[in-house]
Amino acid sequence: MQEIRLKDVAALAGVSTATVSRVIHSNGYVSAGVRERVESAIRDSGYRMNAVAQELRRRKTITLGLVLHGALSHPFVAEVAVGVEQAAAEQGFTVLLFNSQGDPDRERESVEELLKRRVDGIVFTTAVQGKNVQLALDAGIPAVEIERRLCDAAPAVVVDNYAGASEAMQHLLTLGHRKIGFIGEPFLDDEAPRLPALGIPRERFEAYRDALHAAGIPFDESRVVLGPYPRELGGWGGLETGAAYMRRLLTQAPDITAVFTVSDLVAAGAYQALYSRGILIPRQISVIGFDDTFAPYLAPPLTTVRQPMFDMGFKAASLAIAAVTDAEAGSAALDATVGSPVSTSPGTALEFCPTRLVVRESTARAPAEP
Amino acid sequence: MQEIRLKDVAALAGVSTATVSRVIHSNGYVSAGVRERVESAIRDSGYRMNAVAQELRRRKTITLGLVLHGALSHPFVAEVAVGVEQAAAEQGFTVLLFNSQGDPDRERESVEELLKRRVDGIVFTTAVQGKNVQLALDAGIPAVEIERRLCDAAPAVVVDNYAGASEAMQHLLTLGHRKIGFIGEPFLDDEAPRLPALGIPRERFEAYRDALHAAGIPFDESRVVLGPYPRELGGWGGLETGAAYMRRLLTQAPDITAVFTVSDLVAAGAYQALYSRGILIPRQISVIGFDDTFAPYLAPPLTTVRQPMFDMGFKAASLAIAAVTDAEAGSAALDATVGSPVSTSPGTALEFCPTRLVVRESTARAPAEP
DNA sequence: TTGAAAGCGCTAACAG
DNA sequence: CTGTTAGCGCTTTCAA
Repeated sequence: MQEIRLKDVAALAGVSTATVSRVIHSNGYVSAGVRERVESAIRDSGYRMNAVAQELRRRKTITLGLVLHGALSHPFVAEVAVGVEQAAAEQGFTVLLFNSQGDPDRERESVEELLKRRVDGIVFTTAVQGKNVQLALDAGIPAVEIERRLCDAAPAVVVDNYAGASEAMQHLLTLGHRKIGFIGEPFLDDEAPRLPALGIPRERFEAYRDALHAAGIPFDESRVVLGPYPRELGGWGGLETGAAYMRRLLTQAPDITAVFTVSDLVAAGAYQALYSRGILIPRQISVIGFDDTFAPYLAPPLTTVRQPMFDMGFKAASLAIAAVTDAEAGSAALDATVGSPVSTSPGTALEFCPTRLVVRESTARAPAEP
Repeated sequence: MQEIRLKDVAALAGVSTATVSRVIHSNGYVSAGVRERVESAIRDSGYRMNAVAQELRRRKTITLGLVLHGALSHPFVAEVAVGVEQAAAEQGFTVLLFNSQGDPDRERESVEELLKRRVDGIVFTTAVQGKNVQLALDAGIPAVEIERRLCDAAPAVVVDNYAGASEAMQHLLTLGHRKIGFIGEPFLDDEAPRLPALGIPRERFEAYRDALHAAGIPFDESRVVLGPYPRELGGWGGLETGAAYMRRLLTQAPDITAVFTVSDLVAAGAYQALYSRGILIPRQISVIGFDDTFAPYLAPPLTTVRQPMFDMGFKAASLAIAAVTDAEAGSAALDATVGSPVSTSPGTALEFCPTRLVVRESTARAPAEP
């Protein structure tokens, strides 16, 4: 099982390797006759280029690294990954997948490995530690973060959580709800090693508080539940929390007519609590979520604030690819015309993707006061 | 931004590249003093091995290709992918991700690209066409299929759908249900280009039919709905189908006390139909699913037959890795002792992973006859 | 115990 | 238009 090399093809066609290379990349002059011969030699021999050799020689791999924080099984991450893969594929890039499991050490090792493999760029679908992102940057590899920014020096593709949550509240308010509950996640420090970290829950909560205030509704602490996850049975954390917190809300604020949950997952938990109590959605209580991951699969289908996960992945990968492409063009230009206008650095841009309210069947007009 | 090569480290330590290579791989004799010097030279220079060059020289990449059939956003596929990545990582392999989008052409291109990149093995999370799997095999690369086998020459990691579905039926029967509905997917041809193909729905249906028969319950066609998906609004197909088929079942067989749905996704759709009719689960009707993907997130949590998705991915990757490892050991052994006992070929094994009934809250004793 | 040297398979000047 | 040639950065005999 001997590998067929370019040289073999050349011999078979009776030309030099340079010529074969030329016809493969259709670059440089090759007479029609020779091209013909080479092409059939390629076909006859079943030649398959050795990309490893090519990468070594060209000093680029046309590969993107994708570092996930572990929960590829979470629809959000998965959908982002699909977007990354799609963008990469469209530009001829392939994707090398790593999973940090939310562990900073594994994340560092992933980056190290990616750097050894000389990938052209790295996308973090929710980085765990900013310094690992910096590690890539220091090696001269463009890195892009998704969902939250941990490293100021890298561009990030995010969503305006405050705006999205505001829209959710607006929807509830417009439907006449005044007694609105909130089920949130804990606010963790940004560089904390565990998943929910984000600081994002806080933004969503603030939108809740501010929307109430703007509507002239006094803030009532008993209508809000947020705190640490109870240690749960598998899963990503959030489901059991949602159920438990919903139950608590039902006890401490039984008069609420709507709940805003911090994520679809938490909403799913809330649904379970409501279902077992025989409380009807949306007749007795309206529920609104965030993410649009589980939302379509719940009964009734959940009204939620959609994050454009695919687009976020797509955009992030595109940014990374653009960075390498620009860098090449840049150094080329540098060779050509010294003193050309300095290009603007889009390096540290914060790209906001728009959220969108998706109204389904879990929200309805507030019941009339009894 | 010049890359630091092995040669640079060697110069810095005042030794040859061979020696540096030796200390890096701790192989061959190196005096303690020299090792010391080299190690600090490596540290001081911030040397990072160029894996591409290494791969070219060693003629192996320590990389696995993972070809998905498109729906990475489907929890089943995602979970399998996590298993693959985990197994790979544990053995020092990395994973190159491709997405065929269920398109045979893209699948072929993915395999071609993977072969060019000289991956050591390929895992198909649900191959689309057997001949694409064969393509890898022909190139001498071990390939493993997951979920269904399209290529006889490759090992596959699957589940006994008939047994799993039988267990589900047994559960329902034990709970006293006699009037049991079935919501299925269409039976498509194996080499059909579209997703649900599988032939798997058929096995699950047959288990349903046979279980009824074994229990002495006459088969009633009106309690069964299966057929082509209505063309739907995004998603993977199954949700809307589940809802529509459940409604149909409610009309044509209003006396059923339980339904077996062919997947959790279809069950989710069924839940929606039931919810909007105000029919209580499991008080009025029991529902059981298959997969254990969405099951935990539904209200009430769905009783289902779990497929060990992570394990399937893990096992498949392990098989692929074992195949390359064996091949190496094999040829080494061949060099050493000609005429050694011929190793058994596990190449075409069909690995069955066990399903498991997970009882949650969607199934209960059949209501007493009125 | 260490070094010199010959490539792995491909590309890209530079000649012709 | 085509061929020659010098490597890309690393590993690995073979000698010393």
